[in-house]
Amino acid sequence: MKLEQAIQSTKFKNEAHKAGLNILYTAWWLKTSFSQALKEYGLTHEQYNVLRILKGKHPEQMCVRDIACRMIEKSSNVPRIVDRLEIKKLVKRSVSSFDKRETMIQLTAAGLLLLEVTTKKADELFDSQLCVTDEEAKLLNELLEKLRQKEA
Amino acid sequence: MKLEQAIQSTKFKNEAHKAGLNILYTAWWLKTSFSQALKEYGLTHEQYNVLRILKGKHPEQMCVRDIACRMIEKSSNVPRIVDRLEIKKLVKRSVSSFDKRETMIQLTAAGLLLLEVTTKKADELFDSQLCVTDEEAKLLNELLEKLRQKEA
DNA sequence: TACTAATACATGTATATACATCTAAATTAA
DNA sequence: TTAATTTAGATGTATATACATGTATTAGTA
Repeated sequence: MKLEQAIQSTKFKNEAHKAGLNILYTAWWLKTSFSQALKEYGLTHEQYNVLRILKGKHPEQMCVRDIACRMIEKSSNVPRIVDRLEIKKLVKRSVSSFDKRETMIQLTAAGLLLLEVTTKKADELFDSQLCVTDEEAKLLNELLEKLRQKEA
Repeated sequence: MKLEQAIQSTKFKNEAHKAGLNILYTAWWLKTSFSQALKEYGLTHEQYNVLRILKGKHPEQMCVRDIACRMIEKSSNVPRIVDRLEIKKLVKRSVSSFDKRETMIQLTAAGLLLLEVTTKKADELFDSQLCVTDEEAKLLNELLEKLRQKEA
């Protein structure tokens, strides 16, 4: 669907402005389809993201700060997301022995299992929903990184 | 900044998968800089979006449903955003005379004035932050719309 | 006309975002 | 070694997201 239809708007200040809105709209669409797919497993996409990050170090633990700096949305409140995962017994918390200020998080067996199932679903979704060739995706990545070049 | 640095992750399933994450990250970055710029005016980017939509019809009124279908994030709870704008006297509500179920929303003079100031700021931000040429932006728009072609 | 269904939007709930504040622990400086 | 600063993360608040439910009004049907 064209952006014009999606947000019922036809005039944009310029192409770059339109691209900004197009990125925001595409991100919303992606997040929505993704959340939809995770719903039957009782996970939100942020919870899934945290589980994925933990998997990267599994069976080692990670502290909250290390998880936070790997999140897509940097302003995510990781302690609170971990609260919800802990209630569902998908992760466990423990105090770091190196630095008692740090809380170490680790996937449980249940968390690892759920992650494997949902990762399969998530990957299938991405493969089937994102209609771009490998070259197009590469180009898209380059354009997005160029667009962000003034990033603080 | 490369996506790899931004989310401290180097291996992606494929280029399309990476593009998905890149879009999500870029959208977060955009939203954040945008919200930052609006902050000194006490507006959130959703509130700004509603004001902009209302401007499109001003001085006519719009019903909640018409605003909702123009929102970038379709799951936005428009009545609640309008609540906050109404408290700040930036819009006013009235019951439609055609259909008493409909709530009509209209910009106030204060809302229109604030919108003019913030629009200038927002446009400057987009122009200065989005580092793409007109051709690149056009290409980006085409790629995003191709990527979304399986949209429901 | 009365009954049913659909529509518009308000409202409730759980989670998340964005950001400020608080507490404990570690680091640095006096 | 104490005092001041920084850091980690828990917690509080306002707003938003995502979705379910409630209420009034309109439209459609028997």
